[in-house]
Amino acid sequence: MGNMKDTIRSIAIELFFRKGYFATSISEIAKGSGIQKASIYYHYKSKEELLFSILKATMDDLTHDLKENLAGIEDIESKIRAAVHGHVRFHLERQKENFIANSELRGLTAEHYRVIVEKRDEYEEIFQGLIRQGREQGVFADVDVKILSYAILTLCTAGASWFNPGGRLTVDEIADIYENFIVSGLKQGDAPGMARARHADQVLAR
Amino acid sequence: MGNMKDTIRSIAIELFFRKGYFATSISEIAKGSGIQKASIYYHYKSKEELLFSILKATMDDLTHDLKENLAGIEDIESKIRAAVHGHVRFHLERQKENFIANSELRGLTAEHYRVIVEKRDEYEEIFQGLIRQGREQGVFADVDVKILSYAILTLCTAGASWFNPGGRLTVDEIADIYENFIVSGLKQGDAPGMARARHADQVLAR
DNA sequence: CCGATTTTACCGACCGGTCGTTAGGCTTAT
DNA sequence: ATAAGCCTAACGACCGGTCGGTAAAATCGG
Repeated sequence: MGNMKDTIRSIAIELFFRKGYFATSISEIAKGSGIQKASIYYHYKSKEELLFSILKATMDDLTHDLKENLAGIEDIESKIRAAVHGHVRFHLERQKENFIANSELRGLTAEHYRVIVEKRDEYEEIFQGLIRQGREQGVFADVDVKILSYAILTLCTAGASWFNPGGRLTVDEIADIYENFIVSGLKQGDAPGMARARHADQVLAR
Repeated sequence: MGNMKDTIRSIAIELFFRKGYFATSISEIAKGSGIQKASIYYHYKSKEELLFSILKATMDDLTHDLKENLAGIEDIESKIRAAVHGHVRFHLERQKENFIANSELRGLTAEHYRVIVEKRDEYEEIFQGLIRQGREQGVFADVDVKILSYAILTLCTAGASWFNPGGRLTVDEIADIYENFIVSGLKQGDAPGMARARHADQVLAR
């Protein structure tokens, strides 16, 4: 913790995670950092800029990691598995930043919001491309790419809100569970079996 | 909109959804309701109580719906399908309230927070019971009940954050997609195929 | 190497504004 | 007359942000 700018940053991450962006005051961040609140403004020009710098770095690292994880992998199922595994890993290992990134976008100015959403879209498109490819190659069933990519990303991301480091399962074990769950979901066909038809009747009869 | 208490409530839901609880002021809610902000306090004794009443009603309705949806269904796969379908439906149809229920728990006092979390836990346990039953009956694979129940619930819930009423797909179409995705995920075995093993090697080699 | 100057990193005091909430009074329908 | 339903006015607390200033460190000219 040599430099104060990083200290402020990590205290802010901790507080934004625990109490939320709007419920966290500059003076709390200052108190946690061991300085006066005016001194925060030497390092960051506003509270919103502090939030933005956290979100921006998180999104950049996320996309960078994904590209790195995919490099050198050939077949599409392995690619999807690598992408999912890495996504889960990243979100569990950097739990707090990711939680903030998924819940505090409303704290951003219009321009900063646009920047973050662009980065998120870029990331999502890589994912959607993988699913589309898998579908075209016949590895995955004829699934709805958009809906399922949202589903998969949210699914993995959600880990960040309940994951307990040092709990029953390790990061890689959880990532494995998700990986299998998702791949088998992608491989399924759309043929509704008996059970499903029976259920539909029951629901419609209400 | 005969009565003012309900008007205030629905305006609050709209604003909490669009701007967040902390970023919404009492005077905005008052302005939207066409009264002065002091008049809000004739109907609700505090801003937090207004939030709590929204969340409480939402959770109560959710659990009530689930029990109703499960009544009379016998086999476990149909039960899970009904539960998932109903969960998605509820979250898409009452999108705003559910979004608030999933993002603004931090605005509650300690006691109110406890009440809502208890209701959520009760709901989750019904879901986990269904998965456990399906596993014991051999209908589902030997999956991790806790992790997958969290996964399933978050997955369906997430719809509330991106769903666009009047968009490409109807509520029931989306619910069907999720239903199939989840059931096939639950039925999968844990045997890693070739692709998965190959991928694991690549990741571990880094 | 030394003195002068600039830059870095911080502080205490304060500002304008907004917030949730309360007190008390005025209508209107019963 | 009574109470419901709403109003105006004001409160104290706190917020993000700015100001002028300061001590120490770094930089630079001779």
